[in-house]
Amino acid sequence: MNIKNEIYEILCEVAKSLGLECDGMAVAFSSRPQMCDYQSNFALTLGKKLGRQPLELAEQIVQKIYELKNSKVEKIAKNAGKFEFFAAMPGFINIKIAPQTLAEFCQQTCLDKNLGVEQVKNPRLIFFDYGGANVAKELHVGHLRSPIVGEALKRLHMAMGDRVLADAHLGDYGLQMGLTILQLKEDGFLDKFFDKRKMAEFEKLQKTAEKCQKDIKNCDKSSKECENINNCTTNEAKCTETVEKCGENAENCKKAADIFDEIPLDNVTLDVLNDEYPKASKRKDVDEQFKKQADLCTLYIQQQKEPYYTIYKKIRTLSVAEIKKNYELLNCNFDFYYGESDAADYVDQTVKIFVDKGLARESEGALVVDVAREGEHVPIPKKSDDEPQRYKNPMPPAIIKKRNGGDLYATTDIATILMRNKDFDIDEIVYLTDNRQGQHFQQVFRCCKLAGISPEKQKLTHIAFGTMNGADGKPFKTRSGEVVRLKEVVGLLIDKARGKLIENGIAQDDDLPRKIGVGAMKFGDLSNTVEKDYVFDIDKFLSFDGKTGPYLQYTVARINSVLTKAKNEKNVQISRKNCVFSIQTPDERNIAMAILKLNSAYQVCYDAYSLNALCLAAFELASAFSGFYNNQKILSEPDEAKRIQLLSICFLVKECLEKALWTLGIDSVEKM
RNA sequence: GCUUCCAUAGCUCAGCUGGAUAGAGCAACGCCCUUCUAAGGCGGAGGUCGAAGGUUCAAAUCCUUCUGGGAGCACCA
Repeated sequence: MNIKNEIYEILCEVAKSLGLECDGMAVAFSSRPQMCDYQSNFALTLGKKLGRQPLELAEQIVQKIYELKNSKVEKIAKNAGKFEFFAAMPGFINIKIAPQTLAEFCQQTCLDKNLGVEQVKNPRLIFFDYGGANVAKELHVGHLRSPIVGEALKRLHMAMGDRVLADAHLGDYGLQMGLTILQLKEDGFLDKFFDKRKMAEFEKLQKTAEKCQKDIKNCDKSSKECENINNCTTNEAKCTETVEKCGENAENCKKAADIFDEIPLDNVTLDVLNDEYPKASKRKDVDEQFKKQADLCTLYIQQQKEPYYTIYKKIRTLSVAEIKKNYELLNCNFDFYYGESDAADYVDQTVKIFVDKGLARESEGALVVDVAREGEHVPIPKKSDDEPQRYKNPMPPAIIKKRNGGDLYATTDIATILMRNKDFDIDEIVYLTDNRQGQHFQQVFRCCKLAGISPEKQKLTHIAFGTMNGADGKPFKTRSGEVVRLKEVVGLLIDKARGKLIENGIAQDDDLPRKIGVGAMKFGDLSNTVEKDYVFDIDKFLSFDGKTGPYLQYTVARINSVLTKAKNEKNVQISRKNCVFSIQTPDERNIAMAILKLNSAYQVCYDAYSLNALCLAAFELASAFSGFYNNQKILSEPDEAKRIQLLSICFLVKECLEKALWTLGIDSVEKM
């Protein structure tokens, strides 16, 4: 049942019968809930156009509705009885929903497998990219937003019927890796790898390997010939021999890198990485020589030169395991833990596309793509005659190849899109990073569209969220040294939740404090508008009072408690199938309206790539329920039929809240 | 300098394509646990929506200018 549409149709039919257009007409939730449930501005906008008094027009429309109620106009005859219409100053048409209509709405919502959340008409495949987590350093509070917002957006799309894929898209390919490895090398952590004897041994094997590579190419050729049945029957013995030799050679080729692979990286722990990267990062700003070496080191990794490449892979493995663990704490799951490096195989191909299409040009030794569009280079009006003419700056060109031949962030991002489009038929790719990367993504998107790497119909979206700032108003940065680790924050939240549970005498399973603590943090984050910066306030996160995640979880827990007691003490078990609704009291109305608003919040959030409307609507439903719960004795209600109606409301609220919590990526809890 | 974002209650923030008396939460004050979980409920108090113009029946919302602040501006990611 789409109440808003039904109201709209009635008003529109009436308007037509009066010879008026429906353009620009809107039906919205009332800003005066005591007065009415919905409001329409139709008479206000139209009054202007027609040069008529809005209030008078509103009254005429309302009168007409009641006239047409018993007429043949089907849409009105069918639905008008569900609502009460009245005109109000300065020309609003106000609508109140009949109690019976609300009860029917609840009934239908309860029976619907999507709980009344409207599904998208044409489901799409959405690919989420959570750029940001960096392999060289541990996750800190600044890394929280992308998984929190991303997971919730992903689930929102799922709740609305889209298919989704998510890639953690780890930062594992750039300068930070070169810096880290160089620093580790200088500090003696990698002596075993750069041992002279090992290096000599490797070089020897490398030469053999090079020969092998050639052989393998020949082998491939032979193998293909072997596949031809005719050849094989005549030359079977020879073919088998060739294939065997090929296998042997392939083994030999691998062995060169094995020399390094066998060396354990046991002295390099996460703590070491946490020290080494910031150290190197600071140093590169003051030590030019060091920066040059780091660039070279980065290039070596990208060229898969040993032992850099093997060391890099080992660091990556170590780090990915840790990142995974952290994300799992936050209920964030990915279909892929790919990184920038996974697109490495597509980089050359990508660059070639730009070169072949004549889109790339050389500039100061680097390869760049002009992404500025026509009309972006316009003169700025002079304020005085002697002022030199200035121009608005168009978007600067994107660099896809460094002077030294290395790849950049843009290169791998474009190559990644190429890779994804080969693997999947994606309707939209959504990037989640902070807004400091806005220009980068605009450049990448334009590059992809120019080169046809992203099909025209494919939507590329950058969700540029605000940075999480410290008390000083500055973003949390690894470079600044002052880092609050993600793990520490989550730890504090868990401890706080555990304390509260003990205080309340609730027996807890191991995961309960985490669910509550993380729920508080997530709700705190998602209640903010996505694109704005917000202050990371540890006390705010730790607060479980008021408009918070735990408040919603608590509401669910209270309902669970009532439903369990109903089952045990009254032998009544409410399910979707045996719900019965009656919406009479103001508290009950508030709940029904809150569910109506919650369901429309899904669409609002879907359109806006934001979650705060859903947070707010879920909170308001919980709040409406708390009011009801406080005023209404449920289990002690003597009339059994009435009791079932009350329990049905409890059940529906619980279902709706759990769905909203799930969408936000927050766990519901049985007790707390 | 250019690009872009922001400014709403003491604090943290909502406010959708202009609409009726600008809303929450926190903090502070006053009530409500012999009755289903008080991490709760109810009640007041708190505002020249950064400033000034403009558009109109109507502006926190749209336009212009100004003030204050954040971020980004080619080989970092």
